[in-house]
Amino acid sequence: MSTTATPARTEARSKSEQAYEVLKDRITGGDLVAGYRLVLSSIAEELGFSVVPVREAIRRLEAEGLVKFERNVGATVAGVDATLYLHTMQTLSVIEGAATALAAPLITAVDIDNARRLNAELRRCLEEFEPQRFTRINNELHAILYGHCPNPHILDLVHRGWNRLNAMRASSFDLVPGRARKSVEEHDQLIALIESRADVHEIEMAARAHRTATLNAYMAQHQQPASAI
Amino acid sequence: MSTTATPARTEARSKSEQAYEVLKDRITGGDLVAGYRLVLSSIAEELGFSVVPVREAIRRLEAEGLVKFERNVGATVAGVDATLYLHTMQTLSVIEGAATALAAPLITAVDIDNARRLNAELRRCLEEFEPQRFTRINNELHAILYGHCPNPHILDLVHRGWNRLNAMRASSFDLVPGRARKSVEEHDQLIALIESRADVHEIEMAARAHRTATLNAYMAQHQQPASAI
DNA sequence: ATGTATGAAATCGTATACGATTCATCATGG
DNA sequence: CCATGATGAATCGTATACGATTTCATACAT
Repeated sequence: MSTTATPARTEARSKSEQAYEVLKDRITGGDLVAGYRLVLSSIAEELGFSVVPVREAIRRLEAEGLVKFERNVGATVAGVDATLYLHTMQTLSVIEGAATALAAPLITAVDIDNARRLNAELRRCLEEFEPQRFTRINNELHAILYGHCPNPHILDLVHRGWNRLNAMRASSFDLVPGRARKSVEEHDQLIALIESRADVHEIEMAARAHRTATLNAYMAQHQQPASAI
Repeated sequence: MSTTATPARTEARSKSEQAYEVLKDRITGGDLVAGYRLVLSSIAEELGFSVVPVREAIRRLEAEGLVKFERNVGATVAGVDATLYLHTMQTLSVIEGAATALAAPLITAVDIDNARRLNAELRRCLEEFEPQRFTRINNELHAILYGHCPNPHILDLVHRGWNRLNAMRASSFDLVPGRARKSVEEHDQLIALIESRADVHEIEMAARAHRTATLNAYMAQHQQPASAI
């Protein structure tokens, strides 16, 4: 109710947050190409806000690395070169590995079930070639695996990492040929590992390797050396 | 030149940044106790700025977790309970471990020398009981060890972690009795490991364990179970 | 023709002003 | 005596206005 109606009523979310959401969606949605220049006044006018909340929104996006901000010059959508992609993936491999390991002992049978179901969905997406859907389901699957991580900081970092990654995927870092199928197999192994209450360290390394493998596949395709960790 | 003179000349740093620095220093310096209420108008008046840059500074501090911000209510210096300390240490153990491992292959003989020198300093601080100085030198030592990490994201996260940690130390999470001495010994081992170009994974685990050990010492003293990773 | 200086336009940075929200206080009725 | 509602102060949220800085185009000198 009253999602956009009754302007008199407070919108619950401040305009800063609204602006933040809108811009974030546009960037992660791929509507704004990398390097696109974000002009405060233009955005403010378009949204019907003043520049102040827009400014704050942009600073938040800067803190998350989605836009690059230069003093007295302006903000541009963060360009994603191969290096940035590498760094983001590498960071996420570490963080998500830790998160998954910390979450593993707290996972429930229901979670395992759901994870398996989603992985089956992924297989279907493969066969019917639905990359968009694949990405979405993939997100959900991993969210289940690391979701119980009891450390909110780490959880937050994982979310930020995924955000950035999604923003990049949109700008065409999408797929490496055979990777998706292999990825699904690794999911099976990872799930089995978690279900069997394996050593947390082993789980951490498996989760990390899962992401590193995607990274390596990408790097291999673009013929660059990948520093191992 | 003209660091504070010539008001016509631009101060190089914007007022937002200045406000950010001042507040951050006060919090990490322990001048502002946890729970202290940060009122925009008061701070603005004190610094001679308007509220707008102060507001932005506080939002930045919020993003780093140093202050808690509640809409239409205000900001307070983030309270540090044992749980928060645990989570921060745990996060940092993961991140700093990875950073140190990634930096290890790029370290130079000079770095190793400096690290050893600083560790000797730490020993001296121990004997003459200078906890303040110990903390500072300890920061420097670790900064050398992870400094060459080629992944700027990870490096950034390490810095944020140290910041938060310093802020907490100030509010008396300082010392666990025998821990400092053991810590110095672990530094020796870690440095030796890095010097010998050991396996990066081994280095990562050593660096992580080094921090986890401090955490465990703290938890043991405060009789709480520490979930292992 | 090219490099440099000058000016104007675009954009950000901050101050001030006012509206909106929250919270505490106090009066009033049960 | 306690619960409840109204009133006011304190504070945040945002709009508007203006100054500061950067950038780009243009004209001039070499």
